[in-house]
Amino acid sequence: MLDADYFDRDALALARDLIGKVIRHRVGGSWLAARVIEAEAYYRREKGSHASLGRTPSREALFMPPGTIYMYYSRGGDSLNVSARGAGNAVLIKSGLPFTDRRSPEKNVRVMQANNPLPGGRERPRDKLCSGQTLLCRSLGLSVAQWNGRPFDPRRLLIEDVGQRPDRLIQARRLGIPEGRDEHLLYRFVDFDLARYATANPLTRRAWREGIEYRIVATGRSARDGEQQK
DNA sequence: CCAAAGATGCGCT
DNA sequence: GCGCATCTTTGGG
Repeated sequence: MLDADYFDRDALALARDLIGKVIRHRVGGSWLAARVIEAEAYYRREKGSHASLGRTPSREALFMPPGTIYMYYSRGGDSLNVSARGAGNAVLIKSGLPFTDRRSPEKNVRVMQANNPLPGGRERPRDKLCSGQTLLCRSLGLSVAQWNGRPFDPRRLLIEDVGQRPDRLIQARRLGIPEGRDEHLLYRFVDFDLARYATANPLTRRAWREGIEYRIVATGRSARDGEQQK
């Protein structure tokens, strides 16, 4: 499991590095799991972040040590974040894909489907179970009440490196940031090959121009993150 | 009160 | 597959 030292790094670098990692949550003896395919960085110093709105009890987790879970409720669902280096900085987990292995067998996906049915009560398609920040939390059974302000716990909730690495990433604007709130910052990362399962794919949005609203970055040696136009 | 780091269904192409 | 209206429910001004 990734420990507090792992999370003690710059939020943008952390958001990028989390793509491909696996979140596991144990619910009644079953480890529900999802591979992260999309994440966003938020800094206290910019206006898109919750931390920039001020330090309140419900946002306290953002100011706690790196690796602290920050969950909040908005628009009908809970969202999962992890604090990063620097008080008020964090990464939002935006979407994932159900992940299976020996520890999280296929039958656990059916638990996730039971957790997160379509509004009509029918089964949600497997690949859409975690295609959104609140959908991911619902499928994995993660709630504000249970996890906000707490650290990861190897017995119940953890993030793990299973050796999966994206070949390429889309680095794009964050979603849902109103105009004037630093919406131009390219603080969102999506696994290029799995982008069709993410929240919204800039490659399918014709109004999004490469080099402005998004860019393609190779992982590995040439993957210079971070600084882009202000 | 109401905006908020969303999700969905519907009508159109 | 897209854009847009409409539903969501709570924390905080």
